Amino acid sequence: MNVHSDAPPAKDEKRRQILEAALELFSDYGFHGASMAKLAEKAGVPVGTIYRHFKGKEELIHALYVEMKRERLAATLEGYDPAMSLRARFELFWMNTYAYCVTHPRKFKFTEQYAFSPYLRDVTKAIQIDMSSELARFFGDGYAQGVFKSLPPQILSALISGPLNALVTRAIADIVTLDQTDQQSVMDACWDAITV
Amino acid sequence: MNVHSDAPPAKDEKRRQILEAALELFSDYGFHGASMAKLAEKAGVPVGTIYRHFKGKEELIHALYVEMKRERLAATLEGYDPAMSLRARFELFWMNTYAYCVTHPRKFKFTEQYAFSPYLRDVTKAIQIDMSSELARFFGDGYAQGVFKSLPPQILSALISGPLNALVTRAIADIVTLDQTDQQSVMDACWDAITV
Amino acid sequence: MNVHSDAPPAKDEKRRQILEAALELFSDYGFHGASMAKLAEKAGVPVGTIYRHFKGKEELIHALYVEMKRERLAATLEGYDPAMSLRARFELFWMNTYAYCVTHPRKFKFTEQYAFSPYLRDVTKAIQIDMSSELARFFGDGYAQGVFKSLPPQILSALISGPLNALVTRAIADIVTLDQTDQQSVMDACWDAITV
Amino acid sequence: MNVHSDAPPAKDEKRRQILEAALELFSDYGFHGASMAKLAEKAGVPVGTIYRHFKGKEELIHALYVEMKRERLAATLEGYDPAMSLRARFELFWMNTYAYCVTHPRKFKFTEQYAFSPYLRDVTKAIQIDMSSELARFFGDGYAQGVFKSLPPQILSALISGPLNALVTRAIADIVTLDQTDQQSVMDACWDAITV
DNA sequence: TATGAATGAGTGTTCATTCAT
DNA sequence: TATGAATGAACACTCATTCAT
Repeated sequence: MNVHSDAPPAKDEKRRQILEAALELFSDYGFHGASMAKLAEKAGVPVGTIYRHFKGKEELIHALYVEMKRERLAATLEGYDPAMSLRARFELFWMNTYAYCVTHPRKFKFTEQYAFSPYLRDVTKAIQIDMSSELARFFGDGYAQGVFKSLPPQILSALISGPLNALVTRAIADIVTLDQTDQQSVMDACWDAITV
Repeated sequence: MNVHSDAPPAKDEKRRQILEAALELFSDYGFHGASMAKLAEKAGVPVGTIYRHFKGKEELIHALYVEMKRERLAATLEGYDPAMSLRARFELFWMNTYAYCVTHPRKFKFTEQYAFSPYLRDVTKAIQIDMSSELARFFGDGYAQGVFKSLPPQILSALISGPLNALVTRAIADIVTLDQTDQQSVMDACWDAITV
Repeated sequence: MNVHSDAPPAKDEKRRQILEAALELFSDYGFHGASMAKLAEKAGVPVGTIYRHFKGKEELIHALYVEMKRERLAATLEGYDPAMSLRARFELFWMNTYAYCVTHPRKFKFTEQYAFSPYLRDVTKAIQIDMSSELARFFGDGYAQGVFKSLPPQILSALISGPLNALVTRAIADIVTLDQTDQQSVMDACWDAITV
Repeated sequence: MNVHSDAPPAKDEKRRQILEAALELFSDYGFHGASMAKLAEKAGVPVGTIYRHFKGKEELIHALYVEMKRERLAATLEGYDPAMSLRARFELFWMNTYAYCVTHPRKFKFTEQYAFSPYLRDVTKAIQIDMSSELARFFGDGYAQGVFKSLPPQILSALISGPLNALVTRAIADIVTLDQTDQQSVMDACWDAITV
């Protein structure tokens, strides 16, 4: 236990400031549009400090991506209970994710930008490799109960996240607006897509 | 006088070379990773020549995007006949598009990169604004026949293109491979998603 | 006599258009700020045509300068009569020149810009080498009548043109405004400067 | 620890090197003729370093101009004593300035080039707006003593600096050479011009 | 003769990263 | 450990001039 705990650990605090500034600048101006100098200024730290926390720009972007993925998963699982029915879990995941993305457009935009950026080699391969145990369980139960189509989980996953991401993108860009009923309908449509 | 047309007009030929080199470099290295100098070298023209055909890098990217959209639409409509049934048209569009994207991964990647790039302002708004008359007719017929869910076409469209793009991305990245049967299944799933 | 004189000689007409456009662009944007392409566009002729009239940009600038000098001299001598008194000639030259410069600020600015530009080597040497016979006569008479200080004509000339140019520059830039009385006073002051 | 001050502070030293190289290149080749690359080479610093000291080329030129103005004023006031007679002050100012300009032709040329350059907008307005307190006092005394013509100081100033600049220009270009006697004569002529 | 597309060296400026302090 | 000035390769773009038509 830290006796002087009223002084927050400077190290992690700086790292946080840097990541926050990075999210803002990268989502608004892109990876190239945000220079390390601007980043340092926005974060309120000297440039050199960034390099003490991250090996370079690329690693910083990766680290931010990992954090975003983690946070998004946590949001997706908010209120999760293993005892919930398959359908209830589906609705929870879907609604949680949609709400999270629309509420945090910068986090969503950063992640999408990352996924499609040729900034880093072989990034796309990282898209689907990790699947949380809760989601794995969800798909496993669906197959076991004979509810899901017999397609590999990556494909079922694409049938859900595909429309969801597409619609969030359009919602953020103000091309379409989905009210509560629309969200429900789209969610139902996705359910139709993955079930027999 | 040149009776034979085997000497193509130099103007369009140069433009073609530039666009081809641009597609290759942009899809492989991104908008920032591909410099005008590298582009010129790849296209086999001096830098200055690019600026005779395009006002600048941004306009070049836009022009290439417009061409890609046009070509992809043409591919989507290959074999189209207005007399086809709703379901037949759906299958034609779906299969044509999937095949085109998987066959031309660079064209697909460029288009996706463009859509999510902060390189240009308000690009995302342009994603869905144009819809060909054939597609508009497709959705119109679907509503009229009471086959489609009563959701706006932008949403139905997202329910189709969302999974399709997601799966093409994964297929190109070798995360999943869809054989003919899988493609058929996913297409069916999309149909399930949009129909009542 | 040209029977077809109703069609103006195209050659000289184009040359005129080019020089007019050049005066406008050079005085507004400087020698470097005015590209040959913009010049051609402004003059309404193809770029290549400029090179048929002038060997290059440098020669064009020189030619324009020579023309400006010629025109300014003509303006200076407007109403000149060899029979006029020394003082009358002085006043005519002074007032004519001042009025011409203030009325044609672009012509004045171009000439000054030319004089001080390092664009061309050894240009300054050309400033004073030519003196019209009327001016030479003016100085000659002044010395002969014992009215002028015994200083070389280049120095007397500088005592007149120096203040004149300085004040025109300030007048054009709206730093000072010289009404008729002020002009008279400055002219008198210059007379005081050169006379014994 | 460096006890000796023979290691000058690197920061100001670099700035000095850059300004010195800038004076040389700008006065010899003009603002456009002197590229940042050549400037860096001449100054013995990498290009990027220039941008750490000056925001850009334009600011560098401005900074150099300000320094030249300051230095020239200091030279003009060399040996100044408020108790000196009006005439003595006039002669001090005139001779100091002439000597300074002829001794430092590059500084003179740079300043003239700056004044007439279309490189920067509204520069000419800055020519005369600042007048040192010593010069203001000089004109004030002249009016008070009834020695100067009743013309605004900007006009009297032009009657002095006009010929002076014109003659320095010609002297530098070797068109005229003013020996000590000539300088005295021209100075007297200027005095005649501004006094009643 | 008249044209304007083609040329490529050269421009001012930026930026991720390093390293002396 | 912490800093931020220094670095110089790389960038998008311009332009006077040429020359094939």
